Amino acid sequence: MDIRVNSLIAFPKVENFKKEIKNKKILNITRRGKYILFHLSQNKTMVVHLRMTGKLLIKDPETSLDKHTHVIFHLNKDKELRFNNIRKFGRIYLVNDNEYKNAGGLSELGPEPLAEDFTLEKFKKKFNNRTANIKALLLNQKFIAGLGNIYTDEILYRSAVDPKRKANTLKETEINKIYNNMREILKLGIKYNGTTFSDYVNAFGEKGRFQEKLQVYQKNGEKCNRCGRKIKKTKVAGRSTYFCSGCQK
DNA sequence: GGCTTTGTTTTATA
DNA sequence: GTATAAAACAAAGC
Repeated sequence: MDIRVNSLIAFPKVENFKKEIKNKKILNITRRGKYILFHLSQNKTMVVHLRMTGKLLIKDPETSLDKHTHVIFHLNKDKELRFNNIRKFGRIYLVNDNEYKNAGGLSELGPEPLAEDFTLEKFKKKFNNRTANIKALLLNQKFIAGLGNIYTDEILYRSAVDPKRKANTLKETEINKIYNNMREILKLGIKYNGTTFSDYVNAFGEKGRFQEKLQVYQKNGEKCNRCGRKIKKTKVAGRSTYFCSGCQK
């Protein structure tokens, strides 16, 4: 493999990473929250977090290198797996199977929102006495895994809930809506291959189309489809937040 | 060259 | 120890 930017290798040290991953076979690939897990032979797992602007691309070796390609894995069948990352925020870890302590926050993630056994009842229980605003909670990976800024804004818009609402003031009907919309919107996002504003593409270079379905994210100044008032942009939980003050209460 | 961007980690405080 | 909020950090693009 070629490591052109050392800072993307988070664990272990670059030289050990290179040694340990050599000649390993990719058995299968799974996901937990925003972490991608490459299950390798000899009880190793390579964990990848793309953070912002990270991409994993399958390329032919003769394809010219992008200036933001920072790590290259040489696969068999004459293919390369390239880690491309404009902002260099992504991280790659190589750990023993099921020993995720050295892989960032992976070992502390909350439940998977789309898991079959993650019922409405379980979701409701998590709200007990939580006083943080609902946007901060949904973004908190320890509370629930996998939601980022775009999807959180869309979930709260569809649920007609103000992002600044304290979690312990939400009515049961509102939590129901958040639960249903969370699952609905994540499924839609997957169906439409994600959201491409500027640079996101999948492993084969294809853009997503979910941006066509967004109701509030980056739509400040535009009319709300539900009540007609203008979508506003503000900051909640330290993140840019788009919402309709007319119908999100 | 300061501001924006998001996801995570760190720090401070209660 | 836990919950929360704010700040810090990553670095390129405009």
